Amino acid sequence: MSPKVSKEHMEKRRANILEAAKQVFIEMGYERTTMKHVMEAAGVSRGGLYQYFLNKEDLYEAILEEGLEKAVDDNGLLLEKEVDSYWPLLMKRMFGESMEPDDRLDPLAPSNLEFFITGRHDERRRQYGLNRYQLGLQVYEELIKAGQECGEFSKTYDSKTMARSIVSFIDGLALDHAILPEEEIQVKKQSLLFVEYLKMALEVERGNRLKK
Amino acid sequence: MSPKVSKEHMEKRRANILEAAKQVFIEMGYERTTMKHVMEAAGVSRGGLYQYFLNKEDLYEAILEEGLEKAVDDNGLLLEKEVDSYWPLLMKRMFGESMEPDDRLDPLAPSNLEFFITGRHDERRRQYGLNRYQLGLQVYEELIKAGQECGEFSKTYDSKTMARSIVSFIDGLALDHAILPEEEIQVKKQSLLFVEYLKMALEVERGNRLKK
DNA sequence: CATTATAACGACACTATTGTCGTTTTTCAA
DNA sequence: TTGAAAAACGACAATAGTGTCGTTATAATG
Repeated sequence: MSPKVSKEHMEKRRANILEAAKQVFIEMGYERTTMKHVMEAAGVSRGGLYQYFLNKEDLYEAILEEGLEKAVDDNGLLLEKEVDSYWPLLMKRMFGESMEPDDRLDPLAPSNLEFFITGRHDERRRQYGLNRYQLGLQVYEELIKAGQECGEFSKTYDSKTMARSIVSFIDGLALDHAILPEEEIQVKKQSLLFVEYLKMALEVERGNRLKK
Repeated sequence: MSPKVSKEHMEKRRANILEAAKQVFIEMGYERTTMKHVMEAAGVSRGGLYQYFLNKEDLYEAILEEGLEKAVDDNGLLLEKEVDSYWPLLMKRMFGESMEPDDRLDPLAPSNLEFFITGRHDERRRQYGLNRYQLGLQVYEELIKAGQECGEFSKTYDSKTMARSIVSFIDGLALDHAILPEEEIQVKKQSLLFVEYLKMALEVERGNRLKK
């Protein structure tokens, strides 16, 4: 009648498999990873995997689902805040808490790449990637639109074009850095250059002056 | 003693298989394509494929090899030319013969993406992609360096950073357009914005004025 | 501590795909 | 036209990977 194995134990193990499987999928790609790989990484038996997931595809989908939920939370958090200046918020979205270009990249970028790759030959996975992508885009667009509304940013370029330019830039940087890692400093250099460009396109200096 | 099948016939058939296989690999990705797919696309029997290629990997490598040779030729062609102004040449490299942003992209970009994807989990294929990438980078770097030497471009940013920024931008645009195609016009808009950015970073207007 | 539901296990059957190989067909030179 | 060399073929064995299923081990409850 009553459960003989605690719910906590099940959830913990499921999460454990999910995390291990995620690493394997990232490492090897969907097609190449076998359930044997996942099994070894998670430290369970082959049969055990099927206790928690219907099959390989179901396991993969669970990973995507989890990632999407996290992305929604992250983005929601940023948009909630009420601010008087959008430039710092934009910088924060692009470069993280430090709010200025360093050798790290927007965490959304590698994930965009990942989903683009895995989704390239599979409609369902492509759809997940698209959702995430649009989610990221939306945050930038709203930030810029808000900045333009209050007069902080120039309206020379529409918010959609600016948002896509930013995401394009970040994704391109992540892609090229993945292809040719070389020195970390290169990422920072290119980012600094891009910030100059953003300031120009949004006329941030002028905008800030106007506000004062 | 003498060959009973003409060399031309063999070469033609080999090229035929190569072209068909290339399409299949692009369409399906390396892991998913089977020799059966290739066989059907090329219109030969399974056994026939092994007359020309040792195995699937060998077939794939032959396609890469061919692509690399073509890329070397294309880039070599551009660098050979003697010019008095590097800006038009830079535009030409970025946007093709039209020399100004339209909805088309540098043909190198999709190929960069392709090799990044296929090479992501395979060292040998990754190396091919890297070679191509560096080849593209080299052309931009030499163009900008030459332009800087003759005073047409500003030396504010080093040629390497500028070259990588350009390739980053193009690849990012290609990637994002691949993820979210939407209207073609968006590509043009973002490209125009990027050209403004390039003019700023290279101080092209000023440079041109100085030359006159 | 005993009971029992169920999680964990690993052998098994099934499927898909690869590369080989003996046979047939084609092609070209004499 | 004919003969031989080699290309084209497709059945075959080998391999790899999936998901199922009956059995065993384990953990919560009374």
